[in-house]
Amino acid sequence: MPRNNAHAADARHELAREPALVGLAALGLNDAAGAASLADAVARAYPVRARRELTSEGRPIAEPRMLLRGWAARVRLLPDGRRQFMSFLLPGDLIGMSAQPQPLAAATVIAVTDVVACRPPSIEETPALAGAYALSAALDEAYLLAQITRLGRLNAQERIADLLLELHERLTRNEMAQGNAFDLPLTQEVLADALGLTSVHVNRMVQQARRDGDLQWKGGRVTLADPAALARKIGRTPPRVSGMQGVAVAIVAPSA
Amino acid sequence: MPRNNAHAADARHELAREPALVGLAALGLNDAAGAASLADAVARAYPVRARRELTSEGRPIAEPRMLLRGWAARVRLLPDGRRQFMSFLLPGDLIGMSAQPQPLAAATVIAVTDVVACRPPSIEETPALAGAYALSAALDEAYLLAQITRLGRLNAQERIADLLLELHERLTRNEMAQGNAFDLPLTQEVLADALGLTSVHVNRMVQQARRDGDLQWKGGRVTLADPAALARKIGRTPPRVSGMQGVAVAIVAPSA
DNA sequence: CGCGGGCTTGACAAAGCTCAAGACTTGTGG
DNA sequence: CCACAAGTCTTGAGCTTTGTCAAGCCCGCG
Repeated sequence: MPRNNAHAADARHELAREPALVGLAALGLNDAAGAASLADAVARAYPVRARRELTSEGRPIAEPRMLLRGWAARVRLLPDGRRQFMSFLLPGDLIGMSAQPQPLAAATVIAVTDVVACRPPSIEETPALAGAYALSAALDEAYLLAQITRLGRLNAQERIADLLLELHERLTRNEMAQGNAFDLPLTQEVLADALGLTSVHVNRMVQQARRDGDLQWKGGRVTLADPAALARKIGRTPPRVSGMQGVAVAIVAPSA
Repeated sequence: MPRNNAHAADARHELAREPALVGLAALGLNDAAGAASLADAVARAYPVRARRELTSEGRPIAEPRMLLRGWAARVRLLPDGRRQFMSFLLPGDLIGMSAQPQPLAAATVIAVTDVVACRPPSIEETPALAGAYALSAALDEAYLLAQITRLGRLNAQERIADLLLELHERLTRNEMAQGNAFDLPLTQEVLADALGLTSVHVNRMVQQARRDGDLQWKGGRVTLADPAALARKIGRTPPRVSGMQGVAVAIVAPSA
């Protein structure tokens, strides 16, 4: 956990270790000043327990946050109890960064696992981060569009594969994946509520994917047999969001 | 069509007539300077034919746009021909406004009807607009989240009602609705591709909604029998996006 | 008047849901 | 170290919603 008092001199060092900062670096952050103030923000991190809400739908957003460890999710609850996850938030993701003066949360943000978050440097304080923030916002939106396509036009098997590929891609960017494997701290029930399915059907389709040799999933750990082949099989193309050269967004892991 | 050369003196006048500007005004724009430069932008409007692409997915965004007349949509095509509409764009909506230096379009934007668009004043030129732009972006995102919930957790009937209510709400904000009625320039096929359904099923469900007395739909014109009651029936709550007092976002029309 | 796009309808098939029960894990307290 | 409880995962049977295919109709436009 980042609790040590970080100085500018440590900044690069921190950058290299903290998954959140690895992720931001992959978005094109390579500025020492930005790194220093990020390291500073990281030093002021605080924990949040699983199942706690970070923001609640319709209420004012207290302050922006950056997720450092653990998984969170944006979720909406319908009056009759149905639940829809809009997106998952991984280390490095920004929460509630809005240009508006008094933004209201458009969805509840809940900690899926125990989580560590911090208050990110504001753009005013650290203009060097503006680019990374803009890119992060654009990527966020691209993933929302991907979620819409998933729910609207993919069948159950495709939805599962597509989401797992997306998560693998994002975790790889943060160096939180180990080759084709990664930790997936979600129940099938949560996955179902993200994919617009029932947990029973998710279960059946996951088993079929296992039988087809597309993946292994046991004890919270997923291994994709061949991400590139799976992506081809379901016609997935990862989101591209910036035309700037040298910005490594949406890296596809080489097939095994 | 806005072709007359607008001066600052005309600004308020223009504001009162152009649906796009009415919509922006409802987002809290009440600054004379902003209005003048908007009127200026409007004076440089240009038409785009139905079915033409305004931006194409994955390509660089040429320039930001503001829609003034007609309908457009953000759409994604899958390799096998499946199609998903992410959102509909109405007069006053901004297209491709990104803080990024070289943004790529995350989805194709296509003109659904003949359309008139213009280049909106940049924030740098006209800081008075920053607030309205931020609010507009927030509202955009809220509608994306609504679309996700619709596709993930509503059944066919609820999806149709929910989308029609959303459109009615947005058109009302632009004063483009006449009470509970509004023009809907969409085929059932397009609606189906927005709702993640087939056109056959949309057709059946629309007919059922007619039988239930929830709506009329004939010749491109929809009348909702009682929007408030329909919203209650499907448990819909319109998005709220700002805590600023006096910002009239997401007005619900009074029930008939 | 005929053409074409969009709407409507029917019969049937498939995907996904519901309900219900049992098996397996994991963490906890004794 | 064991036994239990709670939460997850798995499986089956039957059902509902939505999709597919195919044909006919309607209406506006050239």
